[in-house]
Amino acid sequence: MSIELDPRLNPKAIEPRLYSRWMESGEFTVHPSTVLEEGRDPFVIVIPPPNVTAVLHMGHGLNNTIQDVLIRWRRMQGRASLWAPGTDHAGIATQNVVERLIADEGKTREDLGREAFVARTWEFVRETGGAILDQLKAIGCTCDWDRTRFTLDPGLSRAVREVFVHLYEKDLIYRGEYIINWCPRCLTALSNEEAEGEEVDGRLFHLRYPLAPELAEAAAAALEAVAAVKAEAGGVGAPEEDEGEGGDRTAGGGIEPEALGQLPDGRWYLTVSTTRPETMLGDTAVAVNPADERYKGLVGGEVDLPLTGRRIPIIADGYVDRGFGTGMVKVTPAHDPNDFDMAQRSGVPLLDVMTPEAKMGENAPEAFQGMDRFDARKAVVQALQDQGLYGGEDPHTHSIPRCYRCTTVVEPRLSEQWFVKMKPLAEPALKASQDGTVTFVPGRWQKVYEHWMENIRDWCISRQLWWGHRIPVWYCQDCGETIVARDDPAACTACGSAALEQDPDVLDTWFSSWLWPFSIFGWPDKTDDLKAFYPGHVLSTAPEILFFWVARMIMAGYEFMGEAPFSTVYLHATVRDTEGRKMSKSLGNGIDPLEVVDQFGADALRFTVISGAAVGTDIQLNPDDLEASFAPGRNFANKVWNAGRFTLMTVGDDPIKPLSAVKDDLELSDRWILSRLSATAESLTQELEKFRLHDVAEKAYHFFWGELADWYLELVKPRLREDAEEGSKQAARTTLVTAFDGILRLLHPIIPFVTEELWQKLPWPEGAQRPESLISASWPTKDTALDDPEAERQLEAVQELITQVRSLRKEYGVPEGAEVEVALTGSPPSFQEALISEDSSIRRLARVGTLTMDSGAGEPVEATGPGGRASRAGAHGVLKNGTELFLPLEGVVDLEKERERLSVEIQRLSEQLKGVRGKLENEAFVSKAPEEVVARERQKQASFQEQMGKLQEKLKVFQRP
RNA sequence: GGCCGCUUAGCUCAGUUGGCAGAGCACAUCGCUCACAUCGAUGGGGUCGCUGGUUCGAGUCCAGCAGCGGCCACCA
Repeated sequence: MSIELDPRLNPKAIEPRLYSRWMESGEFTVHPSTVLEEGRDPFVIVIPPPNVTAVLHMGHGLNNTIQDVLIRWRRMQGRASLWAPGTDHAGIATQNVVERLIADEGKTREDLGREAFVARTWEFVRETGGAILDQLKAIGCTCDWDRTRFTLDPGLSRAVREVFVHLYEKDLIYRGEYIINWCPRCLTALSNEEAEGEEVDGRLFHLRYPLAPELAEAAAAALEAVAAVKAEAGGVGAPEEDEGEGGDRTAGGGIEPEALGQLPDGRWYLTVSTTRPETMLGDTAVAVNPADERYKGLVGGEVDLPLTGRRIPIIADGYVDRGFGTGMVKVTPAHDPNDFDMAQRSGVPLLDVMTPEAKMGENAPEAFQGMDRFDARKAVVQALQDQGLYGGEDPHTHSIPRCYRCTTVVEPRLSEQWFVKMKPLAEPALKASQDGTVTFVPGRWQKVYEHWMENIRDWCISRQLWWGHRIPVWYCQDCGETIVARDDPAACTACGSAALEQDPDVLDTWFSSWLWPFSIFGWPDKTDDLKAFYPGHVLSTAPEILFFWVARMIMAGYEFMGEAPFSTVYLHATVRDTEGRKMSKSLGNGIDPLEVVDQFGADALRFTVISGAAVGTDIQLNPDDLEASFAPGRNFANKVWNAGRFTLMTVGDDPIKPLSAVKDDLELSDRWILSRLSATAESLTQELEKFRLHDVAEKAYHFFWGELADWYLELVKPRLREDAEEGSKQAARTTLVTAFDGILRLLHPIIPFVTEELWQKLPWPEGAQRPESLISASWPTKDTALDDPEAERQLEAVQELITQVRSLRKEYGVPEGAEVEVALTGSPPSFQEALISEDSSIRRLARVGTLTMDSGAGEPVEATGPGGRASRAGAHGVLKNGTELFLPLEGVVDLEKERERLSVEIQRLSEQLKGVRGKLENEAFVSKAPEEVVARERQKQASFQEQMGKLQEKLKVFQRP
């Protein structure tokens, strides 16, 4: 025997070598002709392109393992399985990184200027970008690397332009001045999705605005109306209120704002509430609900806006909620989207009082100019307090939006931006979900997706950044014409002037990634790649980017390709730490997948994440204890390795016979494991089709460890020895190799390295040339010729018998080395067959000296006959198939010693029992101790009593004469 | 405020059409027998969140409640 393998799997020794071999084989590469000419069925996944500057984290580790499992599985099935890789230019994120870099040199991007900054960013991306794709290789990902794309590649940029112009010409892209989300740190507009809400315990401030003197009478009337409404509400509620409590409820501990009142100088004021007092400097109206009887008389009047010297009108607008606060609201159209809408309806002016950096700007009163918005907040409150116009504050929980890239609090800001009209695009994408053209795994995401689609809002696509796709719009400096063009225009289309300025903005990063499933295949050209690989099949990603990316890809797919880009959206688990917190760089609770590969191997990483994440649940890993987190995966890979080591060493180099040649020599255990293999192949295939990867891992694990390694290998050992009978030996060799080959293939998508390494070394049937060079060449399928339910039943009973005997031995203190006698009665004929055929295995694995059974016709056998059993000490049990077993203990176990041991145990237990009983009989304890404690004691008592019963039964066995 | 999910062993979770409560880890006892101590054998451990209903039978179906988590919307 020439086969030498380490007793432990050493991933470092095999993984890089195997990956190189796969690369050389070219099996990741898929040419469109395989589909278009050879007619192979394509299977396509496009990778969610990671940020070009990203570093691999566990989320990538999980998601890319999932994709690789699917890709490898389909490749084994013979599909033209294409996984298209690439990276995203990640506008804000990458620009931030480079800005930080040049900040270290003491420069800003303005110092460099646009052109130099972009050049610098390109340089950075070319040098260090895309490293993450190499990291994916370390975990075994089999992308078609020749197809690696970048969202700023010329081809993809052409697609972006085409799309922009196409949508503009269809009137689906427009430019307009609206309230958008603005990041004062990144200095750019953001889409709604990029402003992430965060719940905070904030404060609601009440501000008093003096009314114009001519409103004094109306104000007095309004105050009465307010009081009347309040009294009515109180009058209805009062009789039902419990005594004492009713009074404090409304204010929630805070100050109840006075809707109206009079200042010491006699002027009337009204009260409005806000979480952001600094914005009052930009108020241009106060609004009430038109149906609000209380304030009818005030509408049309004016208030003096404090601190500004401006007078602003009181308007009526249906948006105002009569029940919230005083029912009067300040209107700041330039800094609040709802206020903006009200201003549009009523025609009150817009007043932007902030700078892009969210400092108070030139439209703010001089005293506040240059102040940061949060300082201004304090200053405004202070100033109002000084003037007696501060109405107090209440605690108030609300959510504030933050920039998804830098977490700065986003400022709603009036700004001219480019938008995509989404409603028409959403229609087919919504229908696709409703009619099942696109399905979600887990299914509950369908509703989330549809809800978003149904309430879709226009998409702000312009960004005030330098890194990204320039907006393909030019403005003529002479005639003011706007030119939207696929190719850079040389002259104005209207006046012929060459004085054109391109729009300075770039497009949202997602404006290029939403085209990814077809732009990477050469669209807008009609390429073979597109014909062969569009639409794809599965899109696997994190739920966080369902709206950012997945939903928009589906919309773009319909608009530009006429069909959805994939049929299944797999939203994978979130990777969390042991406290359930999402792993993130900022929390410092992440795990570096490369470190895991280094310590435990890629197979261990892959198996751990796949088996750890059942569909719909999150995966928990401990960043402080990688051993605890990844040992299951490592141990399993090692187990596979060692079972392979055994197989290779015992089967040896000699060729094996084909299964057909040993058919007649197959024994029960052979037929059993082959039948189990066939069933496992079928079951795993079904689970994969349903994307239940966790179950695939678990079932494969169970078959391999619990059936093949624990049982078949043990059963087959003697038959593989030199001196074994030839027919049996050859049948065993063939079966072992067949079963091992099968399970290696089934496991290969999940743990590709160790399976490939072992598979390469497996002997092949004599006469047959090894037809395949890599394990990936075929996927095992159910083989009905191997199905053998009878063998499964029989061998399961054998397993049960062996387990029973082992258990009884242990329970009754039979020494490890001692052989026991086992007598069976009432076994069904088929089981007797099994017993005869596996007789030696049973003796060996359960240390049985003599195994006797009745003839099957009820004829009594020596030790088990009615007389025999009654007269001898022994243990007995029953199998599921009705067979009774009797295990005489006389002469095997020191009965006297066991009796003593049991007596001591019984003694100890009865002491404990006495203690519990004493407690429970103590009335003071029962009546005064907490209920749970008493319940626990009762439970203890029951459990002790049960144990006592068992022990006493056991003792009886030893007390037999 | 709306929608969704979760609650099963000490921990992480399975439990797919209702039919004897499972796995891995951890724990305990024994064992380094020539594939593997990253292993093997055996064992202990559960009022399936609470309440009620449907049913011969409920972890599973229905209603309500509680706790935790997520997404969306933002009544300033």
